[in-house]
Amino acid sequence: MMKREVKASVKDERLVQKRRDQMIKGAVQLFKQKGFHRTTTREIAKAAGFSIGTLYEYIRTKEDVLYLVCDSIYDHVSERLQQDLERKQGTLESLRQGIANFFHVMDEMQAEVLVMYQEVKSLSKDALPYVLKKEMEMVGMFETLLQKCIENHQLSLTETQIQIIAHNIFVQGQMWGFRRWALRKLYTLDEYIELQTEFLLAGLTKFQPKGEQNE
Amino acid sequence: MMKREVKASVKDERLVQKRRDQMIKGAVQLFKQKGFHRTTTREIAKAAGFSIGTLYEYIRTKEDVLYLVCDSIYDHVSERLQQDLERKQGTLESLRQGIANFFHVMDEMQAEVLVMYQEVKSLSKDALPYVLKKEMEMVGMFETLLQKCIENHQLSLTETQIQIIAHNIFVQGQMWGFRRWALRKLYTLDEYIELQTEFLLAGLTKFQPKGEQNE
Amino acid sequence: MMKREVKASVKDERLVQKRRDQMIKGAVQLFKQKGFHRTTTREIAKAAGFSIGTLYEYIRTKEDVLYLVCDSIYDHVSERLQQDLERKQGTLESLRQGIANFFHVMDEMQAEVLVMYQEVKSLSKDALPYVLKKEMEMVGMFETLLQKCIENHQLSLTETQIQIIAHNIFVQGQMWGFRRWALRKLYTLDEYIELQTEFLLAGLTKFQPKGEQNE
Amino acid sequence: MMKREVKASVKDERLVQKRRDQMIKGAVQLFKQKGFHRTTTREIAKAAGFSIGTLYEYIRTKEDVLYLVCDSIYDHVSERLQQDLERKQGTLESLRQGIANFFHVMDEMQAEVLVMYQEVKSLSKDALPYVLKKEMEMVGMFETLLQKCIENHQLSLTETQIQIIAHNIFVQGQMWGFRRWALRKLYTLDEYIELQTEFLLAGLTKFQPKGEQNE
DNA sequence: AATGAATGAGTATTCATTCAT
DNA sequence: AATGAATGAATACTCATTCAT
Repeated sequence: MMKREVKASVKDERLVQKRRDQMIKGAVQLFKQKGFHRTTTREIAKAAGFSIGTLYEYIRTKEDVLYLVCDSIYDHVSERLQQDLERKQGTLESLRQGIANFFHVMDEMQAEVLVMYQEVKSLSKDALPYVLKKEMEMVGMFETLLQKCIENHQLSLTETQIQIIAHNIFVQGQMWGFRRWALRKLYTLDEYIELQTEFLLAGLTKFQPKGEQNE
Repeated sequence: MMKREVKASVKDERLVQKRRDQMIKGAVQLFKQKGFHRTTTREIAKAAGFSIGTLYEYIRTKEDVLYLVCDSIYDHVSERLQQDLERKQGTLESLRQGIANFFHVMDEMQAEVLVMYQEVKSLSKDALPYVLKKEMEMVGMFETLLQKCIENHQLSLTETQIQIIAHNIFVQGQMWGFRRWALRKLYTLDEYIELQTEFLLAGLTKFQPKGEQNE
Repeated sequence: MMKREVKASVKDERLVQKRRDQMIKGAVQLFKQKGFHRTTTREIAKAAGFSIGTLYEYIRTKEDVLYLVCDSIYDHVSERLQQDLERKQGTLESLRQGIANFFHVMDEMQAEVLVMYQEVKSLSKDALPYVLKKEMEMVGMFETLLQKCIENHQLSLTETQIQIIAHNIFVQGQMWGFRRWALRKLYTLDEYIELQTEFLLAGLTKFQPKGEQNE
Repeated sequence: MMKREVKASVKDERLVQKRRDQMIKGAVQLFKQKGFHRTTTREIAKAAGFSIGTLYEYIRTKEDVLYLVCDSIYDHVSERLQQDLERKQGTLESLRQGIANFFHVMDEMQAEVLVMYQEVKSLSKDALPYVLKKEMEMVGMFETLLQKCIENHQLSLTETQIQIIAHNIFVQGQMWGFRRWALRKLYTLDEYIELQTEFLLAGLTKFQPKGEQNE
């Protein structure tokens, strides 16, 4: 997908990438602790390992940092999920794996994802669409996963059902990230994955019009 | 539940309540539009219909306003849900009704709920627990609803299953509020409720160890 | 003339006037020494005797201070000149007096006038017209003075001649303010006034179409 | 006149001159539009066609650019005026020509002259005298022109009168540049020249102690 | 000689909070 | 109880200047 351009004064593309990586890394840590608004640009520069002047050689406004952070988080998550899509597919087992994988990513990147969800609103009307589009793409990955199962006659679902289930998987993954504080008292991550997957598949197969559900 | 005390200089309790209601009403509108951080205390005072000096007669810090707003939103939602709990219960039909009702509330209060979720992090370590507790209470309502069904032999679930399902219902409700921008393109609210409930009940009844699922 | 409004947060008009007077007084001193651009808003606030926060209760931007300063200078000069217009008129003697008076004002307010001329360019497109209009008004005063002499048959000039002479008087007055560094080495203020007036009247009377010039 | 030295790191004198010419050309354009303070060194470098690093090989500080610009403007104007001095002289006609010529130069270089007058104050105490000296030289040219007329018995003036008239010519020329916004509404440049010259000569000849004025 | 990345002091402006009236 | 003027710490962003390559 075409990215929103964040203008840098520095020309050397490789350097821009390097400095921005430093910047994002530092910013995520800070945003986790204090949120976007309570983090100052000087803190970001310092955490990134360079001066405030240098920071502004690579961005135009503080909001650019937020956009860069959001963009990078999505890229990380997407990349991880993409791998699942490329493996053996169309089996309920691969669906289970995909879900489990996603939940694990959400657990690992909990802080980042939390940051993103609480700060996207601070993105300008300009940057927001790019971020939302990315999110749709991720939901799309689960739709594809389900589609493959249908093509492989493991499931039988309408288009509408596919969409809502993909959404649900996505949201339940985020839920672990968001509400870990509550859920952890009840389950470990693996128990949570087990339960959610089981419940999901229970519903899924129950959805099916006719008899031959597997298992 | 015992509320966290927000200190006021003014003694007249009735007046305090009245002024705070004005304050919350104004603040919610502003937070919806610009978020907590971009809203100034002067704007809040103005929207509430009094001066900045007066505002500070009823709160200690800006964050108090946020707490008051969050608290008030929960109260509204809770109140609405409470009504369902008091009606005829223990039937799957009443569960359906409870879910539908919750989703409708989430739709109506979408902006408020969104505000709350994006700003809770800004609450001090002091206020946060009170808000999270409220949230647990709301999940608890769905647990109760499910419990009633079990007692009434309409469902058969383990404690663990009850908890996760209550969480799921709660999160799916919020999901409509949060992700309405995406979901609306696919479904109306009623279609969404219908789909989610059907899917939920499908899974729910499939969960049941043995035969006699109703319907 | 209708003034350009400079918005203040403070309502009490009397207080606004008082604070702005303090502000202008301080700012003029600073602008004299270091110019508009090299003067910081904090310095202006300090020189005015209040805090930076208070400064911004009475203006919107730094440029507002410059506008206020320019406006105030014109008001001072205009007021002084206005007095001449109201005295006995229509004689060459009153014209001489008016010129002398203006040159004296320019000498006294040399610093202020210098400030104004070197900084007007920094005024936004918004404020500039108001300042230029004031200047035209001042030139207009000399036109009136000349007109009176004509009506009184002391002079005989075309409209075009009136205009250019009024301009010349005005500019020669400013010239003393601007170029005092050079002129002072040659003449005292009174000598300068004497010379310029004599030369002016020499030309003026020479302009006259017919014979009987005075002297 | 000995120029104030502006230190360059580069040794090749020819190159220094070339680069500085580029620099001045670019800077004048920028100063016209935005003034000295609002123009950045990067913009100057870019307008000159080289990098910020290179800029600083040819100057020490930003103020050096301003000095160079002022110096160059004076050189241009002086050069143009010098030509008049070398032609047939001592006649009132040549004086008229000299004035007209100067006014035309002021019209053509209006922007540059305006820049200079509004920014000289920004020159350090170090550079200012050099610029003021140049100005005195230009006034001196008119004194010479008048002197020639006296030697040629076309005029009869005291030293003091010569000085003030030279000043007046100079200032009236600048006046056209400075106040063109107002004067243009009343006269074309040629009308203005005609009027001012006529008026000047009227006064001039009136100054004369006794009879034999020409024309 | 030329480049342009790095620096950080400097600046206008905002805004939560206080307090005298 | 209500007001709103005063405060000043805090903060995003700029830009002249340096220096390693």
